Amino acid sequence: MLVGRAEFLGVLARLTTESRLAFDVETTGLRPYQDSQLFSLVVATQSDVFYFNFLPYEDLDLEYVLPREWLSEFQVVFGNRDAVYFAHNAKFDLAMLSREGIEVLGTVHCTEAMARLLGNVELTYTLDACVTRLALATNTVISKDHTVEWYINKYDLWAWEQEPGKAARKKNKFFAKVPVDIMAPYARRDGEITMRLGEWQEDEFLLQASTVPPNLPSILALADNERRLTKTLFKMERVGVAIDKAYCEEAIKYEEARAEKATSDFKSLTGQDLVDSGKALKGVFAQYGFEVPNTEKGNPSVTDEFLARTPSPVSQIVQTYRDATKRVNTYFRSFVWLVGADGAVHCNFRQGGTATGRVSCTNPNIQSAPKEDEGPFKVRRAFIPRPNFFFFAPDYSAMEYRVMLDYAGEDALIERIKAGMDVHQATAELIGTSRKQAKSVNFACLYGAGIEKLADMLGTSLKDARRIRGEYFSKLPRVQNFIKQVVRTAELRGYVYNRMGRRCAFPDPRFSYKAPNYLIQGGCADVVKLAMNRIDDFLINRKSRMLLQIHDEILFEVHESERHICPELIAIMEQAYTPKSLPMQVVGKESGVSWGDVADA
DNA sequence: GAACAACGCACC
DNA sequence: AAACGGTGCGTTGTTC
Repeated sequence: MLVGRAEFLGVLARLTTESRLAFDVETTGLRPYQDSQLFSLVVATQSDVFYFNFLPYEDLDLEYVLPREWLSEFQVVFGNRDAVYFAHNAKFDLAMLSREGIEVLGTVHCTEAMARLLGNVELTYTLDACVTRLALATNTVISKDHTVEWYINKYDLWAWEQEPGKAARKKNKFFAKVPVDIMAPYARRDGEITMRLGEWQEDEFLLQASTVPPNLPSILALADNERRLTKTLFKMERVGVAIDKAYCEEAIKYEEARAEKATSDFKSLTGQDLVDSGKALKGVFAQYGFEVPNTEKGNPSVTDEFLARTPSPVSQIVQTYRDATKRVNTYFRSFVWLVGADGAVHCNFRQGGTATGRVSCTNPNIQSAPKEDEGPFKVRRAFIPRPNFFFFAPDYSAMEYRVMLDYAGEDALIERIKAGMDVHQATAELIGTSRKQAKSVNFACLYGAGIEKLADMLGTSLKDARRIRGEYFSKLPRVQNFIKQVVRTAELRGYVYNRMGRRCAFPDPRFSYKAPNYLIQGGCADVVKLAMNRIDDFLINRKSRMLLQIHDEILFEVHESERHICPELIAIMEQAYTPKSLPMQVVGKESGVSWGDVADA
């Protein structure tokens, strides 16, 4: 059941001979860059599962409490460059191992990320859900063990965690308090099913590859890229981005004061407490003679759009309150809360986070950090380069529009853009509208908007929207054709492939209108992922490093002595895309002060 | 009291 | 059958 001290080295020697291993760590918490610590490790082979315990349980024979110093011995197990290592949400395990000085040198196969690549239509990609689907698909009996969750609930081995200044609490589960005779079989099962899941996924990729039409890129290259990306993202997360804590504290004070002033202004004006909900605000606006519209589900809806056009004395107050509380709760206070002992935040870039192939970001979600915000405390100024480094932030110009035109092969427009013209300006001149209107129609195409939404975006009547869209499609017939063909293929076949070979499934024909967007958004995501892997290679033995990815932008910390690599980074990003005729254009910005200060170099 | 739904809003 | 794609996160209100 548990690996004892006597057999420890023998088991490790056995593990080093394996070409495929699954692993999983059990930890005191879920914050690898703050206080969480590994207390056990499961390693599974095709035939065996080994549980290594480092926690001194009261009634456990010391033979089965391995000394923590022995953790370093695991480097030989994870040091095989030819082996494949399966783990579910692997970046978490990599981070916990890294804390102990263990580096996985072989191929990391994150079964969560790879599950997303194999199929994008599931609601959840937890280990539990993935294994349940495996059982169904292969008609075998295999499932996750839920005993530990059950035990934690039964014996209340958890506590609420209240983040200062916030309304909501979070549950902290104490896995280290679960008895070892409950923990070990549970963890062993996780190791076993991760192994089965990983091997099954490898088979599934081969199967999918055999069904790909010969003129399209194989899914296998994309799968390799995703596997590689797990390590690229992990290294990026581990570096983290430094936070100016004192600045955040100042910002919190400032925004709290703004929110408080809004609250008291509201009270003195209306005589009521400010409760920011549609239900509560409906009555207040009624007092001033304004009717609040309803949402689709029939509930009162007080949006910023409503507040901006409603000349009541409380409109501005609610806007200020919302802006201030959002900035302080979602951003500044989160940054301070999540900052590690190294003074940096280490985001979690979820590799299997989206249906299209993009990565998403949590804890904190820097991909939603305000960009054009006003006032004395800009959010992105909280992110600062470390001493002797400066920020370099290259981004792809109008990436999705360019890819859409390249996909469609809209040559007349492509020639103008190649000559240096702005994408939306070129569109505007072609269809005879303002740049702003052209941009809206481009947007609408990209997202599959209907005519009503387009009219909304353009601020015109349905009739005018129809006319403008008609003009757009008559001047850009290949874009229209591209959209039609992709939707049609998705409807008839149930799936489409993007240019990198990613398969996007649309089992419900009602949603086939999304297919062109998936190809473009997901295709762009795959380009950026490829670029990131190439950059990760390029940066080996250099001091500069990647810090963040914001879909079409990458934030680097470049060492002062390596300023010359900036053009090379841009070149790698541009060349990650193989155009039919319109190449990508990457523009670099930089700052030695903060992310909020990056500007054209 | 806890879980969940709904809403609003930050980004690409 | 329905027509704005993809996220994460905060609060409020409802439900069990």
